[in-house]
Amino acid sequence: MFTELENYIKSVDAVDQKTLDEITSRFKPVQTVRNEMLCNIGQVCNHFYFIKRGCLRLYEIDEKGNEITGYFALEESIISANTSFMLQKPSRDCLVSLEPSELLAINRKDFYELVNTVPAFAKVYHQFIEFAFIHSQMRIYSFLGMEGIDKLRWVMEHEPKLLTRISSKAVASYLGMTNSTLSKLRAKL
Amino acid sequence: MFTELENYIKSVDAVDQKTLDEITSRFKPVQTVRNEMLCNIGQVCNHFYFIKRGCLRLYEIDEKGNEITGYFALEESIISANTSFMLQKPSRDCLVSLEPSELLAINRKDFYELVNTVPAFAKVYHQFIEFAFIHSQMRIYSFLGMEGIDKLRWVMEHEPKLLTRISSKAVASYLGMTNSTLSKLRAKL
DNA sequence: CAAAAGCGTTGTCATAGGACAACTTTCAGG
DNA sequence: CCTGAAAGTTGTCCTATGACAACGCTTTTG
Repeated sequence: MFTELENYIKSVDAVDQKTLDEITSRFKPVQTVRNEMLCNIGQVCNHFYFIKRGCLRLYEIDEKGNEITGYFALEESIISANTSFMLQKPSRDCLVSLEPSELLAINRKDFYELVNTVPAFAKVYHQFIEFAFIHSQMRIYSFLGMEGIDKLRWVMEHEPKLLTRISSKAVASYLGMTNSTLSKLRAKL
Repeated sequence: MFTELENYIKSVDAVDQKTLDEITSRFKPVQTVRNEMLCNIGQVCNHFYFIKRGCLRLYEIDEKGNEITGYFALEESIISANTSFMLQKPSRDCLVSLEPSELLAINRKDFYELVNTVPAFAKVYHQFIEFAFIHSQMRIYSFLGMEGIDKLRWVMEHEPKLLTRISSKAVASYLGMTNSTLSKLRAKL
């Protein structure tokens, strides 16, 4: 049940089984279908998710109705509608599962209790957010200046899984271009 | 000497004077001139800075030689070449002071000692990085889809200080456009 | 104070990529 | 195994913006 989550935690910090149990006991299994909405725009996000199997996507819809992907998360990682979860404000993002997924969910109260009482879990969260920040900065650096073709090459090099696993439309919204442009660029390669 | 830093810490968490002293005693004053380099590309960044007065800029140079600004920091905030500081790898970023500035610097060893032993300081760091992440995501959402004129309006609304305080050239590199384009857009408003 | 370097503005020109539309392919769900 | 909706492809057209260059203004420095 919790093997993957336990391994994930152990990869961040050395912990004994008692601590692991204390952490995992707060998580509840959740099964999703394709395109299931875990947090909708306007809701306050109250859960953090660990992905055992499947794939989630966080995205926003701008004033023109275009979708912009914040990020994707695949198995062995954690995700939530972070801004809403952290600030406890109505979310501007949607969090959906792109595939039928097996998740482990922890609610916000339990989450912060663990952060404040279990150093290993604090470390997990701390590392998650450091990584998320570094990744965001990397995307800003990579995508603000680059032309489309170079963005595509960049993803092929740095996050190749996205191209095999995720719909072109969603990838295009991650790269900041339309799906027709992405399609033409793919043809060019 | 440490009034501004103490106020900054107190704004995050209630702390007694003893704790404040413990924190501030690790910081050393640093004076910079205009365009002084605090961390160059290729160096491992070993300091975090609190800005008492002045303004710092973190930027990268892409393969075409164009500058891309990661972010700016004004007074009453903290900054470093984060990715390098966190991962202890040679920096891809430059950290420079745009104006003559009064800073307080803490080295990496002291920084992490404080993070690990003084909960209030851990909270300061934690909040910094949450905010930095949220800000980065906001920029991705705002800048990936938008046209130039809307990016300009966005900064005018959300970070107006940048436009009065910082050179057009640097602002353009923050918005992901050339300075001539920014100049033309300004004329259009 | 003079010279030089850098910055901002404005113009012209070329092009990447968005908007839209028509068509084909895929695949989820019955 | 069908079928309809969604996703992907490709074409045309048009506009936003990059590249480059010329010029004037400001700031720095010797």
